[in-house]
Amino acid sequence: MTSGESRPTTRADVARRAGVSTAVVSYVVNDGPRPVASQTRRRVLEAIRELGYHPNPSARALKTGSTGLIGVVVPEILNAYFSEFVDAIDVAARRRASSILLSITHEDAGTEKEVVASLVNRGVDSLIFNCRLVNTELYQAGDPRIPRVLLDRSTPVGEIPAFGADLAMGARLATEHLVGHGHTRIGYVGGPLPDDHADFRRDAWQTVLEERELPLLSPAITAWDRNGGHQGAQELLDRPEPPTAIFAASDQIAIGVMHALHQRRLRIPDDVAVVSLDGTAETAYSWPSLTTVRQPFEAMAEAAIAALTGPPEPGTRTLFPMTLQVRASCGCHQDQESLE
Amino acid sequence: MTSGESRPTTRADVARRAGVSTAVVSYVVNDGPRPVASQTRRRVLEAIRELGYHPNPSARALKTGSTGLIGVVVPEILNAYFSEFVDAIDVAARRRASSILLSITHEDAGTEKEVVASLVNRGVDSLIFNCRLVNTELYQAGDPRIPRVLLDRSTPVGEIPAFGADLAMGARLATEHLVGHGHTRIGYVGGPLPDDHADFRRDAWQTVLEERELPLLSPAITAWDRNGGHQGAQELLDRPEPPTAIFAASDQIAIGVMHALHQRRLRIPDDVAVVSLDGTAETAYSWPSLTTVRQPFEAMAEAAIAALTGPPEPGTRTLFPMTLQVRASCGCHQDQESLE
DNA sequence: TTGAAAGCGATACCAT
DNA sequence: ATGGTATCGCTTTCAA
Repeated sequence: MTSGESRPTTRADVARRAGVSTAVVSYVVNDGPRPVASQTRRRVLEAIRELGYHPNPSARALKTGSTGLIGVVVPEILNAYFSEFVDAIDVAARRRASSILLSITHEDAGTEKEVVASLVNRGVDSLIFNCRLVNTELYQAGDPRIPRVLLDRSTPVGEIPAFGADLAMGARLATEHLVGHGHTRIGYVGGPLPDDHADFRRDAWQTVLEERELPLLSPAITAWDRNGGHQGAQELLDRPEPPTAIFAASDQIAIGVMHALHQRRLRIPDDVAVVSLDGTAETAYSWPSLTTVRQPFEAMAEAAIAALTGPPEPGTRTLFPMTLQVRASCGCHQDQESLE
Repeated sequence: MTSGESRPTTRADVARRAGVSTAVVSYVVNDGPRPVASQTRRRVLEAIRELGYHPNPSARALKTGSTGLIGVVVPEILNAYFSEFVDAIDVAARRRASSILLSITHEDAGTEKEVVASLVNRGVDSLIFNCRLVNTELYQAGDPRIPRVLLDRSTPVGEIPAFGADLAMGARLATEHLVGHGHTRIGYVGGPLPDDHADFRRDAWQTVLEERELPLLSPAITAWDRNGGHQGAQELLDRPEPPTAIFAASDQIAIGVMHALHQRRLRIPDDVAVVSLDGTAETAYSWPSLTTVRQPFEAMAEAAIAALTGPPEPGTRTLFPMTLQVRASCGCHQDQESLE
């Protein structure tokens, strides 16, 4: 109001206006570290309001050495699975007065390198890798003092602690649930994993079948998306002895699987039952609504962020239990009015 | 390697190591504004590498007066509709070497206030409001010099330019497509809008029915989510003369509508056809795949960001054309193998 | 082509 | 309780 449109207001303007020193302005703004007479404080506050003063965040960050920024790297955001994590991270971050600097790699090596570098160059206080990096050196990018964690991973990369869902447990829950429904031919549709990574989902599915002495159908490995699920189901159904139940390794895959089933006029769950892993929101409104094993997104994000601020725990692995969410696609009940 | 673990490396360390002044280091790092002898440059570059030097972004931002941060405010990220925008914004921002500071309001007044303030206090260069703020004063938060735009809005708020899809056009395309299929009883399911906002979607739907002299069914206004669509469809179907086609005002609503239809064992599109608005990715794999009118997310985000960096155009409104994406739910064809 | 040095805006110690 | 001031790391003008 009072000031012109030229130069941003600084604390010096405020100090002059309130007739105090810049130090006092700082004490008022930050509520310390020295006390200020309530009368003086009032004057300063008023000057701040009148001048429309906003502390310069860069100057503050330079002085304090902390930006309050958390870099978050995800492969994609159009996949509801990662949206769930981002949402949970956002909540946990806000609770700590931090903001999230979001980066999407699009699973492209070039983009990946670019965004990680940019995060570091923007001075993030910490990093959350909610992704699998193609160039593994990038996990260590920037100042080694920047704390970092892996989210949605069960194996640490070097010193970087990992926070992941207990996928083996989840896959077991899903498969056993299908067994409980009396199925004997239970297929698996999932995406590929790097050679050096154990596939907990597939292994657990296989283990359950072996324990129950059920036929071990060769798994359909396609891609980690809806289309992958679609392809995978086709492959399974084209076999001489198709499965009567399918365990889909992710919700997106399950959506694709069900689409393929519908196209062939197969009834779900009567002809083929489906259970998936992840527990994203969209599964409640698929047709039929999907029985899925849910990851505790909130708890995982919270723990990851807590680890970032707490004392470092190099190379740690934290596994989170998964919970079966029973709906209609497994055959437990008809799709009812009440969802969720 | 050489240095201890104590203090971050600064340009002074690099200068000392390379036997040059700090100015030269700066010239090398920024490729200007003064030329540097290639030999000297090499020495500096080497010192940088050896010391593992990273310029302090806060200091740089303080000096240059720009953080390279774009604040993005969305109501929620679990809704694929907003993920589409965030994804498009991310691409456009990276093209300009900017990073996005993501904030989610959860449509809560308190959170909304908190996140907008935090964005401003973090020194964003510009703001994208991809949301409707409860507290409209917040649109003006912070330094008035921070450029800002409205994305997904067709009406400017004060000086803030708006970039939105031509919803009237979209709704018209959808409704007329249903009319083209021979439907005469076409219902509408949508969410509520603030009293002072025109509902372009509903108005256009109504206009088309009037033009064709078709019966005007009372619209079902519920909530802007899957459950809202579910409820809305129930309401429509419970009437003495239910519609044979439904225009859903958003993809999420359409998903809910179709779920309700399935529950009543109504065939889509044979018994009731459905067309929706938005064109998010999940519609391709719903059952049946959804015919929808798509917003050009990429173009909208690109234009919004361009407006942020270009000369200000106060109070401008930019409307983007929508395109019909024909799939199976309207009755055009059976759900085929090939999905978009 | 290179160096010295004056800020950018805020913090907080050391005086008073 | 308050004021003066060195400092954070970098950019860039001005001089050499």
